[in-house]
Amino acid sequence: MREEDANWFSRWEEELPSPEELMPLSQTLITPDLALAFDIRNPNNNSPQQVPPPPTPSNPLPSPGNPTQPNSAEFADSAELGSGNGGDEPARTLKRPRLVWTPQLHKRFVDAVAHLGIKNAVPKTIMQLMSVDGLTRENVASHLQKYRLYLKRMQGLSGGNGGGGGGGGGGGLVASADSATDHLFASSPVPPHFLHTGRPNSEHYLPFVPVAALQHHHHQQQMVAAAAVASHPQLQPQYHRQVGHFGSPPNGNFEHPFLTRQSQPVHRMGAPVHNSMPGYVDDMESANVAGGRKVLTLFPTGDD
DNA sequence: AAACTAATAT
DNA sequence: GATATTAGTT
Repeated sequence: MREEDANWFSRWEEELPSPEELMPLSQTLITPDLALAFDIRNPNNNSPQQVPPPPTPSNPLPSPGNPTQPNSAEFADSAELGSGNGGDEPARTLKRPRLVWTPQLHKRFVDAVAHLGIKNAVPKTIMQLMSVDGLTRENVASHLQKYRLYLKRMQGLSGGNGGGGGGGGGGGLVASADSATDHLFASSPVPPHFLHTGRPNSEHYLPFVPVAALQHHHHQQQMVAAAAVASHPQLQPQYHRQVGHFGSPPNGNFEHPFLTRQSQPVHRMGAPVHNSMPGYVDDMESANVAGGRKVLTLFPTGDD
């Protein structure tokens, strides 16, 4: 049975739609940067909605000596409501733009939950494991709530597949209770053990230890989680901007306002994670294919 | 006090 | 409908 656990995981990547298939939808939308470019700051009037200022647009990686960069999630300027404000306030109470859970992000989420086990899968922990910069605990909490509903619903359908029965096609064991709601969720298979009908005695899943455990590989290429993620632009959380509709970018390429968290004190299982080692960060891809085989990183990010 | 979950609001 | 925000618990 253990093998299955190992297998469902590797299967994921293969079954997942290619990024190109998934991204277009969100990627096509005006990205913060583009929007910013078009959005002319009215000298007289302050636009109430501004995209979150990129924490560090041109310098994703902080200096080695500065492992912690909690500021990435903080937004400094932007909009004043009302009027007549210098506009230099720290704006601690500013509202961030709506987070859009892209398939990539969601996958990361599911992976984290899966590895933590339902028991330990609480917002804070999930958030930490995901290591996505800009992601807040409430972001995760909200998503988790919905995800749980999804799981619950699915459990209800397990056993008597009389209802929708739609998703069945295709070769995946992705039971799907299609309802449009589940579309996002369907993009990442639900780990088997999640679907256990609430049995009062089911808790033997390994609460899989996070980063630490996976790091015990003595090879040189095990790349740090954060670093690995850092080079994945598609993973970055996106925010939805309610702007009219401009044409699609000529290129479809933009910078993202957020980067995966450089390094937050991910102290958890008492396993210090030194994931702040800039230098070979962007080299992950080559490391990953070393030997023509995939190296297991924290967990499959899928978007490769 | 901090974090979780459920409920409710945008 | 998707996320955010609030509220009630632990």
